[in-house]
Amino acid sequence: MAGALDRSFAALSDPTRRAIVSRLARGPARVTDVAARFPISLNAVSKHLKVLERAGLLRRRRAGREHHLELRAAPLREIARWTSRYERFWNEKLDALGAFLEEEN
Amino acid sequence: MAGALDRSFAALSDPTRRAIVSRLARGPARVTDVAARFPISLNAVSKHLKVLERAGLLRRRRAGREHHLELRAAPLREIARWTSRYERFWNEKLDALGAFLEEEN
DNA sequence: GACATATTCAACCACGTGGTTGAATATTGG
DNA sequence: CCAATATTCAACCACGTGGTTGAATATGTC
Repeated sequence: MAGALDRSFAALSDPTRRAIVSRLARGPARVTDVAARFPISLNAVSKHLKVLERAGLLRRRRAGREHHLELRAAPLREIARWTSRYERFWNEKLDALGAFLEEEN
Repeated sequence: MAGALDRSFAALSDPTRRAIVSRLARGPARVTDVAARFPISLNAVSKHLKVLERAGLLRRRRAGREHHLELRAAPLREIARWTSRYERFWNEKLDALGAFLEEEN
């Protein structure tokens, strides 16, 4: 249960991979389509896709020689859920003292 | 603007660091206090704290020989905001079969 | 069969990380 | 002053990453 979060957070820590997620949110694409947007090699993009795939953030459907990629958002939901546990801490209402006093979990 | 998200996501990709965040949500602590919960060396914890600090996830107040650490949740808010851009993908848009199968795991 | 296209595999490099151990630096307290 | 405590710094190791280039593997097209 920890490993999945590990991989999701790590996958999203790279701006290229977040841009790939953003691209796939607009609809499925092939590897080459995704790669066209970035100034790095196709191979580098292929590696990024593998990282995203291992984190469960995209699914790959092979159709002949093309790989069709689509976003899988479930890991994002888990990240949102983990993060939301600390929502009350970012309502700006806490500096050190407030946080200490309001604590209860 | 990208770098901050990079560092936040990367910092949270390690289970020990997420546990440290969880610990600090209960109130400020010293380095030794934090380290006591983990089976790794104090030095390893010190490194984790440095990563969290660089990501802006904690603030350090030196009080004599002790460093008092407190959670800073603002980066979590930015992660939540980024992630929420894809909320619709984990509610409706997922293809029926795959979504159903992956929902409950 | 021959050629072009789509994608991965393999090897390499530089760098950061997550861990260790051992030493250094501050600060506190007798 | 001396000893203990709190923390970091330094060097090392193994490993993954983010990039490259070059070759291999499939598949589509003529």
